[in-house]
Amino acid sequence: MRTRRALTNLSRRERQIMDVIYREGQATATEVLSSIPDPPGYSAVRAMLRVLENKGHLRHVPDGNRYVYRPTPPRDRAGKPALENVLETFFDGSTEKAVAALIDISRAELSDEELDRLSQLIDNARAEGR
Amino acid sequence: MRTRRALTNLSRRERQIMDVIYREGQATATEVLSSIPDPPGYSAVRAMLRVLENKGHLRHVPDGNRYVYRPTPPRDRAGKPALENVLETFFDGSTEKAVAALIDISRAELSDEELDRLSQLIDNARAEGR
DNA sequence: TAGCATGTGCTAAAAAAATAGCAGTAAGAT
DNA sequence: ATCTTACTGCTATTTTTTTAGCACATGCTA
Repeated sequence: MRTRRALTNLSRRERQIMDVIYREGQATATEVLSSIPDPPGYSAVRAMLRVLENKGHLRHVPDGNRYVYRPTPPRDRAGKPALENVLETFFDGSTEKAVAALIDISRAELSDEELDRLSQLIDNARAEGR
Repeated sequence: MRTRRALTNLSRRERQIMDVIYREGQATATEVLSSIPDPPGYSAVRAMLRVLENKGHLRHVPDGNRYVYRPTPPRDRAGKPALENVLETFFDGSTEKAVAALIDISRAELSDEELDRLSQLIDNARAEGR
């Protein structure tokens, strides 16, 4: 059956909802509602959660009397393709450009420790590369 | 009067089209058509290009007898928010996690020179940080 | 000139997405 | 027991998206 390019195939609201759920890890209908910019009604959100579940993007677990939704493809599996897409679309597929932008985005908050760890990552890649 | 969260507010097709145009830098209707997965008809594409232009996301320039479309917010201005969104949504806002994923994605293609430049980027950030 | 290929603008229609609102269930408070 | 609150399931309707197709323009070729 389905599941083509999961990410690129979602409608606007569906994408917004998936984003919220990935961001939070999990969420109830009410939580989703309150995290959506320019939000629709409550039942609209519920309806779409159901749709997303039917399409296989979400699953829910009852928690007390409400449902808690989680993404079906776990965060790390979904994150890489998303990142890859941005990389290709906006950065020519250049890791260097993308890393530069990342550093630029978070420059202010980067501690020395974090910078050290970043250097470490690169050194590791170098080591493995040969 | 408009332009709220440009990126998050596009419909599915609109987003696909914007992606293509950012990826290529510019494109004609025909080019867009041929780069869209699971593509619609030609006139559908043209119609949407017109819509996107009305919304202010694109502009066109005549080239011979056809139109070449370019994004209104230039690539670098659009790329950062897109990256930021992925960062928040899938990587907890952690630069480190995101960089790790980036390296992982392109590990195979990373030359020694590129790795050097990456190290350089980080050293620069360190230098500026103090 | 006539015919064809390749464009565009526009409008009407089909299809998909988004939403509202009713009906029902469960639990706690009165 | 009844009321209230906080949910869910579902269907019908509205709105937006997506699409096809006609009409017109331009340039090239026979």
